[in-house]
Amino acid sequence: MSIEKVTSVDVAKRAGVSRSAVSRVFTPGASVSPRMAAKVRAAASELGYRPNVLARSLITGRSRIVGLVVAYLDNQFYPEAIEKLSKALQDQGYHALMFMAANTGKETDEVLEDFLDYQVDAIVAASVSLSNDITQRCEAAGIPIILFNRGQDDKRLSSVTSDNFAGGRKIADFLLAGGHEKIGYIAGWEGASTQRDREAGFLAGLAAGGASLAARGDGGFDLDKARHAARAMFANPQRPDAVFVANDHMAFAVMDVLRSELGLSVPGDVSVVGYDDVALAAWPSYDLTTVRQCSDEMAAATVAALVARLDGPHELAQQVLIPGDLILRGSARIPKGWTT
Amino acid sequence: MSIEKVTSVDVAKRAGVSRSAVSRVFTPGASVSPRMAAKVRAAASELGYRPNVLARSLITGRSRIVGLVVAYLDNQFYPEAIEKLSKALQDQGYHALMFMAANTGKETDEVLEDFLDYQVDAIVAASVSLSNDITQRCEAAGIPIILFNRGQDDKRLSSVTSDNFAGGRKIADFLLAGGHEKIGYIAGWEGASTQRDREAGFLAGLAAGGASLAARGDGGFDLDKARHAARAMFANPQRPDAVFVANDHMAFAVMDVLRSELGLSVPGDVSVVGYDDVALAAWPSYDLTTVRQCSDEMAAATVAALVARLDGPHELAQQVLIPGDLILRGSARIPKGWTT
DNA sequence: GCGGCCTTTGCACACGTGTGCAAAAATGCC
DNA sequence: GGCATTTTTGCACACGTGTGCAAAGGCCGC
Repeated sequence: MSIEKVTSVDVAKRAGVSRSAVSRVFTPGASVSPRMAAKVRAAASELGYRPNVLARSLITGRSRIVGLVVAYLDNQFYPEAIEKLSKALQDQGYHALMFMAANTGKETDEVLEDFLDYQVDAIVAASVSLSNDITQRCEAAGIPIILFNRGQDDKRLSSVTSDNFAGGRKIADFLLAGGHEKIGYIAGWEGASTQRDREAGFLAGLAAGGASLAARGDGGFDLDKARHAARAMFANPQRPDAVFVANDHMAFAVMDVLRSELGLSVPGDVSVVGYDDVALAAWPSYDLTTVRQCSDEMAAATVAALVARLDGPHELAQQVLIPGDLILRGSARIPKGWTT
Repeated sequence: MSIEKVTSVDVAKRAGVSRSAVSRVFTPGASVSPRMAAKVRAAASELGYRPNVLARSLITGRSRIVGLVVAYLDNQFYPEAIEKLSKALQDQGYHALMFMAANTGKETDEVLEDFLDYQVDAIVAASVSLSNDITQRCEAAGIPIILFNRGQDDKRLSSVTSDNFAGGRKIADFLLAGGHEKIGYIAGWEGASTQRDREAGFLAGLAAGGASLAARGDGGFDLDKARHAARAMFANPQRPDAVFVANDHMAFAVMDVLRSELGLSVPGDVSVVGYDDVALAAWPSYDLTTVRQCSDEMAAATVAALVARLDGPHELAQQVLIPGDLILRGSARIPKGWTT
């Protein structure tokens, strides 16, 4: 049980040089002669030395730790997203300190303060809204915040989202072209920009086609609420013949209600369209028509924005929109001659 | 853009005391008079002071950071698990530094070394196998490793799994009681203890009932391989009338192949049983009979084992088995009069 | 060989904190 | 009040590292 920490002092002794030399060898871009570097690296690997990142961060002021706040992990989109995000961060030499936002005892704000204690270089908030208080504290501490899959009115915050307005609009165009006459919408959580933008785009598209919404339910990005909304919307005989559900996660639940509880056929009786294109949407049991939200590109853009802010602190906050295609599958009637 | 770091020195000055006093106030169990504590806390909150965890860890030797390695994030069980794990860690004052193991450019070992650089107090490896080399390095550095949902022969490693042998056995008993005559098995990745134990228990149960395996396919915990295995197993007329798939994730893919591609009815033609009881298993589209792997209890046990190792370093490594019930649903014929 | 220049090296300080030790203060007892 | 005992406080060192500064070393041309 002998715990042996090998430090730069040990390496320096072994190599017969000063400790600063060791430090410089492990600092990219520092001035070291090739001979010295070789000597030090040899000694280091013999001893199994690796620099202590925490001690380094104390003096450089950069921890290379990024706080990652995430919620809705039951929605398949987010596991996918954090996987991409954490890989992209690793490629840039950062590591992700995780925090689950939803349903926890502690308040979100409180744990974000924990992040500050860990001296994170930046915070990525995936689909979670931040209080103005914490936003300002981060601003003051020089810690950039990047919103992932969520926008915010405050233009000082960077954000990366898909083009939700355009996506909603595409769906409206598609459903109208399919000849649907009574079109419903099951909304996500009203506090989310994704919900608002998707609905706004959808309504704009309907209006442009001379139509309007026949029914609206509130699903709150929650499975149970989505099921209730679906029952309320489709139980009566004048039910819609198409419905756009604000994300795939809820759309699956809605399809289950339609088919298993109400005995309706999809898309025979009702066309269903979702948003996200999670893996499950492509499986034959659901085969869901949906707008793709490309998690790769979103993750890449997020990390790029983050690195830009960190490398050039005077970089402005930016709002990035990633376009997404409508993916045609079997859950919604396809208009004749429809091309992407 | 004025970045203002407030340190214990500032608080000390403001409160008119020494810096050590400030430190003691924020160190639970230290000797401080109530009057001093009040004074310091007042000054601290006026200035918005919070201790720098990284600096603290430098001197205490504990970072309160736990490395969390995870793979198979497309299998719904793991998002669930890391959610529970990270919450349980937070409740104990730890935070999780994440690393995705699968499909990354860097080798797993290499990134585990990154973890060591961050001075993690412990490592939780969820369904990922570690090289002996890295295991020994961690052992030498006094960093306990806890395997989550994976066992290992090396009894110096702690592990938390469900009782996979018992679970496999339960499934065999259940299928035999249901009167199935040709029973197949689609295996997970052969390198995983979960795969081996589930199959061993399953085979033991069949043998105890005087039966044996009619067919075996290799799914490798991978969707595509599972689909191939299902096609191979069920394409010919003497197909099995029941199949145990080594986890839910693959079982869904198998059901899709059976129903959508081969036009078979579940459970009319084939009974399907999975393992894990992820959320999707309860949805009506799959309604999958399965053995529950209680992620709450597993996470709690993992964190408990971790804390035990850290608080009492001479604590032995322990192998924890969490029991799991068979959850009866519609994907498999239920024997008459069957009770849990 | 010598002076000028550029590169390399070591010294010493800094980062923000915890903690053993001894001095100081407070408390208890007669 | 005086002394013994306990509690509280401050000093100073330690943790492991990066980096400015000045000294030392190497190179080149005359």
